[in-house]
Amino acid sequence: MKIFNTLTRRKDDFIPLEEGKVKMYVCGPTVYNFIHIGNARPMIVFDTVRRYFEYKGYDVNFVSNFTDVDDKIINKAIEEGVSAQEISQRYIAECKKDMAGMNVKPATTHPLATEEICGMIEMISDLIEKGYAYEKNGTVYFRTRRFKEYGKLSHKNLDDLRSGGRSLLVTGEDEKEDPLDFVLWKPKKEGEPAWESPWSDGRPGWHIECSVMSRKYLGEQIDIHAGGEDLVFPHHENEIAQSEAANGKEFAKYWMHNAFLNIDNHKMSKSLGNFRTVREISEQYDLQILRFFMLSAHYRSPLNFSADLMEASKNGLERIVNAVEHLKYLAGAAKTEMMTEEEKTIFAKTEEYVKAFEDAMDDDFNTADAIAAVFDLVKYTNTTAEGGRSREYLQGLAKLIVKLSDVLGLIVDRREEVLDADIEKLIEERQAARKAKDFARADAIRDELLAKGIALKDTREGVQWKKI
RNA sequence: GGCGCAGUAGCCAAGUGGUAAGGCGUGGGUCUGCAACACCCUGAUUCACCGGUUCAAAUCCGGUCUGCGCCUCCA
Repeated sequence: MKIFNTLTRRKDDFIPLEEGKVKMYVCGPTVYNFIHIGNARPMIVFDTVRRYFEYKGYDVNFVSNFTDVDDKIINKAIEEGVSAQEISQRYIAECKKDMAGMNVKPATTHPLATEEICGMIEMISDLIEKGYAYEKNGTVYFRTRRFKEYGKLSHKNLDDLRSGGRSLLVTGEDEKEDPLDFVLWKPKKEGEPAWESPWSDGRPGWHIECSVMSRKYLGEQIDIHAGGEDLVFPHHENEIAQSEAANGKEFAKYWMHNAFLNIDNHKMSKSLGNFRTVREISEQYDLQILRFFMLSAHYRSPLNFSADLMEASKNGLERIVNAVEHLKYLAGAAKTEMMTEEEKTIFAKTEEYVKAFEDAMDDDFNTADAIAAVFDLVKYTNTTAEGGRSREYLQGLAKLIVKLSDVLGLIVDRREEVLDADIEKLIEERQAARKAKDFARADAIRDELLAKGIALKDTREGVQWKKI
């Protein structure tokens, strides 16, 4: 299994710290509003990474935080005249709804920054003691120059940053020893939420949160740390500095970063007015389609969002769902139970598709190729499954498609639903009309059912229906 | 200015030295009373452009053009 590691800029073989286990941390959203579709990309991508590790038999400890104290949250709270906590709790709840809709599994632990303040104060104190941090007027800064490897993740060197980043120098308060030093603890301003600390009543800097929560729930060393590519610098670079300075050992072995989701080739931004929330999308599309769309490109490639592509994704996903439904329908009507020798031979060929799927996923989670393998399997089943096959054969194929799709978090096994008796009756009535060649009546019933959300398909083996 | 990414059919998208996967869409056909589903056929003599290396390049090297990202809160 190979993973592209931002640290080495190569695809590295995955070797877990502990046999059979994966410890991974994914930087979660700041909860000041509904999540947007850009937030959804890392959620979907890294949930898929997790699912694949689980498919391979690993025990995955997956930690993802919610940043619930931050300027944006405070501003929103002031705007609405409510507490910051009320804002963060509201949007954590909404975020969890969106995640469920996208079939993103809840993390093993979802820590909240505000519940980990003690640990942060502890780590900051430790950094001060070790000479990696200093306090000025109630603010604590990390002494960047002291951490020799600063820049190793983003492949920058301090001198480039100083000479190139003019704005960095401008924003550096006078009290910093070096413009690149960053805040670990800042004193509160009037009306802001605050916690007591040895330096001032205040709150932690953003970067320290992840270092502390990662250590608490996963340990000093973890396998994978992930997030959006914009977090490489400074967030992840700073996390490395804090954690490695405090713990004296390598923080994370593999650093994974997803590329951005754009709209019309532009980054989503408030000023362009092209923000789209997951909630808005869910009003128009099943979020499974959003998930399929996100996985149709490699996670390290920029992806462009558009309505056309959502339509194409909808049709593509439908193809897989149709195949499974048809298999289940045929299996229900199968006349024989066990696979024949011939069927066993045909079935054995599906191993090729499973292998193609795994090869794709083993190669830095190439979901686009993995989906292609699923489509190849679908094509294979569509051409080999027919009435007269054994139940075992048909169910075997259905299970296989469902299993591979599930690794991608795609639900293609629509739950069995029972029809109302009057609808059943209408279907029977239509069949009778068709037999009597009263097609006008048959079509009228079909339209009537369609209006009720039931679509019919006349197949050689009988009538199939589905809710739309 | 520094660091980095991308340019493959109408659209999306794999493919990093051996002769262009897959999906959507289009058009035609089979099946079907019709529709839907499915199946078959339909597509790049060619991978932004120009040079070079090689028996062999979409893939490696150099250059050009175009688009994008990070360096500042941001997934």
